[in-house]
Amino acid sequence: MSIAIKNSRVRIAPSPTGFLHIGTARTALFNYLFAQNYKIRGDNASFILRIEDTDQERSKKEYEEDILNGLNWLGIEWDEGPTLHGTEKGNFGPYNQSKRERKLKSYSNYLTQLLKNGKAFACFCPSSKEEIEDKNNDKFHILCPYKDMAYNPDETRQFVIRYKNTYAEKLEERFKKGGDAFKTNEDDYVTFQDLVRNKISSPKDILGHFVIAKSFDEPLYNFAVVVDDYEMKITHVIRGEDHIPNTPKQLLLAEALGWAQVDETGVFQAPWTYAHLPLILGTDRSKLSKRHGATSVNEYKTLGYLPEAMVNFMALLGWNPGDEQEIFSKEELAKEFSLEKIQKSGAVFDTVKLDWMNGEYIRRKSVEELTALCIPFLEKAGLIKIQNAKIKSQHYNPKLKIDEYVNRILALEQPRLKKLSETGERVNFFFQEPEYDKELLRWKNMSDEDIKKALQKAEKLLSVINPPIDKKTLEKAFFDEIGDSDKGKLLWPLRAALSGKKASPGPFEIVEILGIEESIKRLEQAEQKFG
RNA sequence: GCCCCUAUCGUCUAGAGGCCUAGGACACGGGCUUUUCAAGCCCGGUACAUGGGUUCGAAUCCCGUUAGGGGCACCA
Repeated sequence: MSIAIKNSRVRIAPSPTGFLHIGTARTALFNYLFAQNYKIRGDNASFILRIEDTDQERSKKEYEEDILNGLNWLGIEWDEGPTLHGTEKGNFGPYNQSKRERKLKSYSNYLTQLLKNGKAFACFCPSSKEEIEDKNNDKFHILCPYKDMAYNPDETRQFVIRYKNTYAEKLEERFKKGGDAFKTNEDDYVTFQDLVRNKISSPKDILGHFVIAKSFDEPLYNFAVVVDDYEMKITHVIRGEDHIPNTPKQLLLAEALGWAQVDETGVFQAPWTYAHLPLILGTDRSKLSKRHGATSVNEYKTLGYLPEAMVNFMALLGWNPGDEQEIFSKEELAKEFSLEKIQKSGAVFDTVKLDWMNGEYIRRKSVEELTALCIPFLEKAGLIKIQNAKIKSQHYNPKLKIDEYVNRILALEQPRLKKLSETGERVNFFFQEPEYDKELLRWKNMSDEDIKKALQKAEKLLSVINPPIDKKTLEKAFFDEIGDSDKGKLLWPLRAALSGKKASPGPFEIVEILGIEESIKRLEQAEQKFG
């Protein structure tokens, strides 16, 4: 299938004022998948990472690094932007807004142009911080008395630069006559086409004379975005729907700069097309935030989620290919991706389903891969140590090398694991003597005497078993002894004595890994609990 | 308060006027397997917000209502 647009360029523009957020990662993923999909279909598409660090006070280098590392961990690769090594790639740099003004004078040049053309004005409103934070005070800005003052380069007083919204003046008139400064009844709308929601309209007047820069070299978000998207030749702006209210402002600025115009049907045409993604919601259906729990990609990594599961799960939040497949590789997602299949309403981030999906991915790993993934978590749990790339730990079975020992433990737990962080808790009894209350050994209503006898019987059976020590041999020996009676009477105390847990893999699998000697030792220790 | 967006099982969703007495997945309940916990297999319950149109026919199209969400910074 061929496509009309060539050299499609999309971008993700996070601000480094916090760790990589799940919402940002999902937006990045959709942009990435969009570009990958176009590449597959023959377009020379690019996915750009741009760092919006115009707010020098809140932006931090460590956050920028976290964003880069997080995207890298997820496997969301960008074609242009800052790199992990502190350099840049791509021909449209710099990719940090802070550097763009310094090197290119991007923003001050266009600011001057707007001022000259009378599309913007320097505003000397003596607003205090309190006044600015008071929403009602904004009518003061709509009615800014300084809007007709010419900009004077010698002016030393502080000023900000505002977009001159001629429609706002209609509001002024109404306000002067005693109306509400925010009540609009004009039918001048800015209307744009959205690839997800079709047409979106919003009145022009209520926007007022909004601020576009704090000074010539301190551009503000709405202005900086428009300039950057234009200079970077962005063709599709794919972002969260929380940006819908910003879009009219950006379109008005693009129009003032001569980059956008209204077509004969009244729709704004910019060099790029918009697609606003539904939001990711918390369980109470409000925008996902800290109070809902983990929101940064890094936290999910620490909890032991696999990047493949995260990508698969995030992709299905607000998008779906229309069939009944649930598990998708990154490549399959890229192949199937299309903006038309994006949902319009928000999607709750349901960690229960994420856990299931993560388990699916864990089960698909080879034992070697799983071991490699789990080692850091075993180390963190204090069960093993890594020295010179070799595993060191307490190890109970002299017949197995340590690597084999660990591999077999993880192979045993593989179907049970949902998160890698659970590994330590699940397998600790393979690395240290279990601690438990003697009541754990009781199956149904067995007496102390019954339990002791069961433990002794198990011990006896183990001590006379002939190699090979494997599940099959053990099963035969025990089942021959048990016959038709209740298996739990012998097997529950055995399993509990070996694992010290009320839930664990079966006793034969444990013996197989733990070895006969250690198993017998644990049975003896269990017997001692009964004197 | 004002502007904007949205509306199918608890959750993610399929559904582009008849194939829908609404399909799948997670979760939940039950069963098989089973010494426990998983995994696996089988079965089950639960949804088109509401009122009006349009149409021979509406989950699907239009309007209102209601509900939810987002946004209203010299943050992004």
